[in-house]
Amino acid sequence: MTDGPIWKRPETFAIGRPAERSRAQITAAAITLADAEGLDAVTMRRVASAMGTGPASLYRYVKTRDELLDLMIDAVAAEYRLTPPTPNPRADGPPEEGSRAGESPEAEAALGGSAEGDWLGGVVEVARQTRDLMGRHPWLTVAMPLRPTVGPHSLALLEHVLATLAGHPASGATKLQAYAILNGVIGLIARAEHTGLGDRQAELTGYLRQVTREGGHPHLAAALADGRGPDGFDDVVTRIMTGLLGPAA
Amino acid sequence: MTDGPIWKRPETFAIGRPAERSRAQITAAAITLADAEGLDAVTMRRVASAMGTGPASLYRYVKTRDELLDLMIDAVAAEYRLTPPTPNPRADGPPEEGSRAGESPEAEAALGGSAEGDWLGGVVEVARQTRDLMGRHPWLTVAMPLRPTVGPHSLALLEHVLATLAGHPASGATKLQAYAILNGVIGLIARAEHTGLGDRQAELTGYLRQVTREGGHPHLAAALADGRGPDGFDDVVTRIMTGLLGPAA
DNA sequence: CAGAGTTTGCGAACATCGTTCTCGAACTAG
DNA sequence: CTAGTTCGAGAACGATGTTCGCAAACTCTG
Repeated sequence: MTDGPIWKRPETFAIGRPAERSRAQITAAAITLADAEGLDAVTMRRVASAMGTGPASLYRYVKTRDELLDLMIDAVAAEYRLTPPTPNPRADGPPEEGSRAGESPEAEAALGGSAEGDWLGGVVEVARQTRDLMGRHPWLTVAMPLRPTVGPHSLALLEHVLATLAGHPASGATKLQAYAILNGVIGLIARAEHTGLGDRQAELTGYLRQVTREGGHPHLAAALADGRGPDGFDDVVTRIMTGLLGPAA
Repeated sequence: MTDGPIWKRPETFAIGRPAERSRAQITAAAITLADAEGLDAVTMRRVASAMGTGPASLYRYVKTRDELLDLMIDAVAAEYRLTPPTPNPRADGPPEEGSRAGESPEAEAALGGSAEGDWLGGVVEVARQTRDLMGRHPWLTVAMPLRPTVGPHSLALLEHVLATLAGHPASGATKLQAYAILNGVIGLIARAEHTGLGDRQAELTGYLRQVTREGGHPHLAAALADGRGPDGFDDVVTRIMTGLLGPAA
């Protein structure tokens, strides 16, 4: 029935008619389409015709359109440039797989100091790359939030982040949670940056302006009239992560 | 051409044939459908047939399906129970609309103290209600992230939150940003809670288990083997908000 | 070389979807 | 009553994701 996720499904077979295309080719075509015309343009028919075939052919490589989106997300995740995290006095190398990790460190993980391996700096660097990636592939902000990303490149990235956080005393679940939240927030910020002055943005701000003029929302009016801008990207990332992984509030 | 957002479009006309249905009825039918069978079940045809008519009739009340989703989101936003925020030594009532708001307070907004109006407590209360709302209407976690919510009930909620934050020295843009991020994070957490043991969750964790057994992801394996659970909802909300609106890091 | 077994290619078709067209019906204003 | 306007809704259009079925291409076995 269900032969599991696409990641543990063999792409080629030793016998039978050899495939004329590959997952990578289809994925690349879909990414090109999405980069140029948005995620809605990634139609089975359009991807197929971009490769010179009919829609049905794609289903030999992918079981569903959602799987194609998974492939796309993981393919662009290969663009990360991950430098090994700064080694760390204790808890540096991979912990022995069987034993409980991080038994003792308590006073570890102060704010954003320079000691304890500088996990914050490593996370901020990854966050910047994520934002840049979403700038190159705006459809990511639409495709990612509804989909758990567990492809090989995504897992390599996750492993890198966890390595960066290796010296941190928080629980594994907390770290995974913090990373998921961080990615969600970056998606929010990136999408907000991209929709600047879109066709729908203008009439929306105009409507908001009208609402505030009618009264009844004084605090909203004051917030919109405030000349001071929002916090910068690095600030937001830093505050999110120190909030989530900093000392108990 | 474009007659603006649905919120400033008259629902009824003084002349012409009177409408047999109302936006509220259609919205209610759509919400019932979404609560029972998910957002994908909210089809123009199914909503229409739930009201005993054809699909074309809905377009007298709504210009597009997305507008119907906007109506749905704002309709359930009416379920919030907003108690007026605790008054506050200074910066209590609505600021005079023309003047710059919050000129002087500097040392305000410490961590989660009891003074300065307890903005954190108010925000946590709203966050709890949002989570409960998403529990009652799981489709919200899918419908909200890709859609700016500016209906009347959503704006009332936003006004309430900004009133709660009235005494806080941060800029209006920062407060709006923090609220948007908070909602996004709540959506993430709620969706994670809902997808517990879905049809797709089992095979995904199984796949992850296999990956960790293969080696190559020692930190991920350690994180998954960590018996300690993630932070609770109130903790996450508190940490997010104190991180975003607390003193500079 | 011949057949069996297996996989791929893909035209055709199906079920749905959102949306538009169109025109008769129902109502108000003058 | 007439003119003007809005509503109802059947029919249809175009597009979508996906499935079916069969011919073609290949490996393996003998």
